[in-house]
Amino acid sequence: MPELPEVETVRSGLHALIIGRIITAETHDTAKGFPNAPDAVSRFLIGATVIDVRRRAKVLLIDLATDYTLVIHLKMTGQLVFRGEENFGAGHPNDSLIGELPDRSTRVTLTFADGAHLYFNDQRKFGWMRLLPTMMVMDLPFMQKVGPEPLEADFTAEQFADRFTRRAKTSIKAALLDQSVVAGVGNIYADESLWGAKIHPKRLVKTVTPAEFEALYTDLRAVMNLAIEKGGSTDKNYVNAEGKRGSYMDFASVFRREGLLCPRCGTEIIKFKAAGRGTHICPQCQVE
DNA sequence: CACTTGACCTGTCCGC
DNA sequence: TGCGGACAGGTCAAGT
Repeated sequence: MPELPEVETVRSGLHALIIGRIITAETHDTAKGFPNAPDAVSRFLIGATVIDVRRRAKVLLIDLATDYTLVIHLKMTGQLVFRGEENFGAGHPNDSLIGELPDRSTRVTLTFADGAHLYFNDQRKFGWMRLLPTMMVMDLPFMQKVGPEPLEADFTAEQFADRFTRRAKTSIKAALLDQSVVAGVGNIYADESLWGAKIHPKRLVKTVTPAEFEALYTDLRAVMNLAIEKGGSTDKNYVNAEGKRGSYMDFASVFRREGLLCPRCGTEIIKFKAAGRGTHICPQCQVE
């Protein structure tokens, strides 16, 4: 669901759509965690101008001119959808997944001075939104422990492999999903990159060779960059800032393709549980 | 500290 | 047809 490429797609979409807009109103249901400080909302959110939209790992950061930041985690089913004034009160004609907003999964609505809206939808209510002083964002426990961004230009294969040494006795898939090892990897891109590197997800980290780590580093970056290019993966819920689907699933090699054939060797793809997650492999290419 | 499991939620799908 | 249960998966708390 929303992993690094999906959150990055939302970030870039919002960056183009909401910078410079002024927030004039906020409504919300009883969604836990927002607003975490009602007085801060009235003083630092209402009337604030959006000055930047950033991402760290799977967390979105909407910076305001008041030196406060909206910190947002979409978790599994969160959506952030912008609607310009021209769409107010009407379904978006290009949406394939959502219609008129707000709908029954809308948790927070931000209104801008020009009549546009930003909707935070979350069917399963795992996601959250908080308003924090910008200076305090990096003090959050998650930000303190989260690992490096895998797509940064100066992030090397050697640094990548070194991050795993702490998790020597767990499976490579569990370690990949651990946000303190590397930021932003979730179930989809864990499976896709392990297939690319021909590594079985249940292999213990300590058995993975340097050459395999190098391949995993290369393939993880490749699948994530391709996914960003394709606007992310839409399995069920994910949409970008305009409410539209991503198309990476059309290019997936193994994820959600059990029963279909491995695009590399033609063997039937299988699914099982690993690291507590549905896991997809080619049993010919990826040997335990 | 490393590691695993369950909890948090709701909508969907499958078998009876 | 209705209904119970499994499943979906990001992160954190609590367990070993």
